[in-house]
Amino acid sequence: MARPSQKMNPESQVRREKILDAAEELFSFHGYDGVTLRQIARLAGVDVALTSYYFGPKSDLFDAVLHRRGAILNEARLKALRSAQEASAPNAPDIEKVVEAFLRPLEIAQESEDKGWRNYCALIAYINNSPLLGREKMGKQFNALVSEFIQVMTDCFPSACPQQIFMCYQHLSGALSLTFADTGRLDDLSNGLCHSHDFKALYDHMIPFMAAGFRQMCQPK
Amino acid sequence: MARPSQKMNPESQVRREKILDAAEELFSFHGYDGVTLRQIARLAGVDVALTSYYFGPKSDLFDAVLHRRGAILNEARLKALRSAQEASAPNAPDIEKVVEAFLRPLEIAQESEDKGWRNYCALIAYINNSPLLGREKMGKQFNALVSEFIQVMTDCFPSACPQQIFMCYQHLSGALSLTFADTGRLDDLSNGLCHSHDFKALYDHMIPFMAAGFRQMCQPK
DNA sequence: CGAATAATTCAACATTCGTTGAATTTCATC
DNA sequence: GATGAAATTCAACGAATGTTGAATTATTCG
Repeated sequence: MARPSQKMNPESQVRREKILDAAEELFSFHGYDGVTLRQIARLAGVDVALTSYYFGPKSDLFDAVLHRRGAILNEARLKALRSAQEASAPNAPDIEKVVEAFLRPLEIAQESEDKGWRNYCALIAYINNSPLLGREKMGKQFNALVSEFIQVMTDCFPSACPQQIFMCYQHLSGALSLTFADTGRLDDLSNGLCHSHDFKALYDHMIPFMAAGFRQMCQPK
Repeated sequence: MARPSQKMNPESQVRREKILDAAEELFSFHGYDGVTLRQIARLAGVDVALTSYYFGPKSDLFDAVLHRRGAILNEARLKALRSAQEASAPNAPDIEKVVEAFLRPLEIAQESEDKGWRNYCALIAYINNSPLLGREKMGKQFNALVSEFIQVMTDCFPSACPQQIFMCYQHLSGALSLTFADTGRLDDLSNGLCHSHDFKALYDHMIPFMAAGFRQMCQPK
């Protein structure tokens, strides 16, 4: 019933990660309620009881999945933001550079060889669009980072009214989520011309697309 | 076990709709697996067995929820598209008008007094971002309509390469989904300055925002 | 009214769920 | 090699799941 987190048998540490990987994959496809602890344990190759032993109740396992990569991403994205700021100091950076700092670390994650990143991102898409989970889980994990970005975006458009910035960000966040989800729907609609797993193409497209939207709504005419 | 659809007792017809309303509301909040038939029956005020009697298995009830309002929306949006085309004939309409025809019927639905429309839209957001359901369910319900829109968008930018149009549409679809979801997260990020249930403000913002994105990516410089 | 059909209720089914306490094995340290 | 703690397995719990067949009530129609 204990829940060790440090000083673990290295083989146990591996098992812990396998449980997180399995949970991440299954949750991202079927949502929280669509997955059973027994499915997770089977995919991870461990006994069911081990999931409770390491992570406690199912809800805590879910949160552990979110936190594992969320912390890493927040650090990378904040670093990218600071770099963009420094590159243009003392002026505010171009909005393209800010959007790029916001998005590019995510592209890198999704293009990574570790397929877990793609599952994690799909899970974020599911949560961000959930009326039940979106507000709380996204807030806890990303509010600090997002507020930093919105502050810099505000610096880019000193005369814009704040509501414009917030709504622009909302649209950016929504488009990003659908890229995260990677449902294959883009493949169908385009008859195979585009692919929802071609992350590089989608991010390359999203950055100038979103920057133009920001300018349209926040730039004095 | 029969599943009547016409020639029903009018009171039974009411009960049928109540089941659909309850299912719509609960599915939109908790997803497909997060809802039990017993919860739906309780909220609808009917016996559990009635859900199976009218709709068959749970998965068919889910599909019935999707189809009920989907058919209505498709008709309204196609009509709006044709109006935009006629208003500018023989030229292609402005991209703003096309985006507006795509979105405005949804705003009307979400602002409707029938709260069921908001639940339905939130359900669509959930499905659109689901790696499991997005491709099939969204395709079956909306592919015909979306293809019409993309055709007209292509007419707006005769020299654009098709991939640009498809990716622009994908971003529009993603942003729209997050507006559908109405999670309240926008309220938090903006410290109460904006509200995710202020649909009019969000659609008014989204239309020029997206139009600018389309122009940026599809318009010859 | 009476017979046939539709609508609804009731009870139960086999499964599966998350969780836990006890039993067992593994491992590090003396 | 014995001792104690950590790690893992096993078995089982009560509760809840979707679905169905039989029983009951309501409605329609001759």
